[in-house]
Amino acid sequence: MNNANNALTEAVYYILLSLIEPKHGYGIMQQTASLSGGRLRLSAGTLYGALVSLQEKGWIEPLGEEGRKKEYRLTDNGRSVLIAEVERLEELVKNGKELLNH
Amino acid sequence: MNNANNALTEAVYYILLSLIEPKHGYGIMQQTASLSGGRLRLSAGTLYGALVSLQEKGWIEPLGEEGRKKEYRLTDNGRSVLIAEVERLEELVKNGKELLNH
DNA sequence: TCCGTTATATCGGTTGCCGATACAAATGTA
DNA sequence: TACATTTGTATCGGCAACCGATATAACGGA
Repeated sequence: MNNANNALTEAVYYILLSLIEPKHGYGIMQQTASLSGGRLRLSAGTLYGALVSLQEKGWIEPLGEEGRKKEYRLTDNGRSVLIAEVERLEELVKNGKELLNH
Repeated sequence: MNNANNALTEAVYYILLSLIEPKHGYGIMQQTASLSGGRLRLSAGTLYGALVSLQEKGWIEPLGEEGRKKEYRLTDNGRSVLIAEVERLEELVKNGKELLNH
């Protein structure tokens, strides 16, 4: 337990964003690369490890399997976390712009 | 070396922002708590560990000591990193807002 | 005098990302 | 048909970073 560090990692942030629309693991990789303009490419280790831990936290849930594909989607809980994260990021941007333009 | 993960941690981000104006370690703690509305309180372990690694990266530099206080300031290199980070954060916010409001 | 704040520093534990590796089905191409 | 690439999921070891706890000590106010 720490003081208040609710910060999501960039990987987790994009995984959660991707799962607003149900999607399977490989689809998350593709959407993340696309959303970030090719900048962020999730490694398999990051992605599949995160899918396990995010289920344990109750932020995403499995939807079933279609052939080889395992689909997941964001839970209501996960959506709340995402909304809070966007607010945190907006705080960072606001502070950054203020201090950089002295 | 990884694909393109230039993401700063929240702690490092606020430390760099604080050092736009020269400041000593404890002053960074105070400004960070203030800027984040009390949300983020850097632990001593995080702060002093980061001050060492940020010097090694050349993003901050020591200015000298005033009694017990050791002052640091952002380098030009550190400033560039900060500017890039604000741009990255803006991308995250933009994507988050777009996808959350489907 | 005593206590809270200021101030710097180290240590061990935990978490999380990464690259590498593995395996295999599906698709595209020569 | 044969081969290469893409799609798809999964595990492992290593490394970096944050955290809380702990240590030490000067300073200021009640």
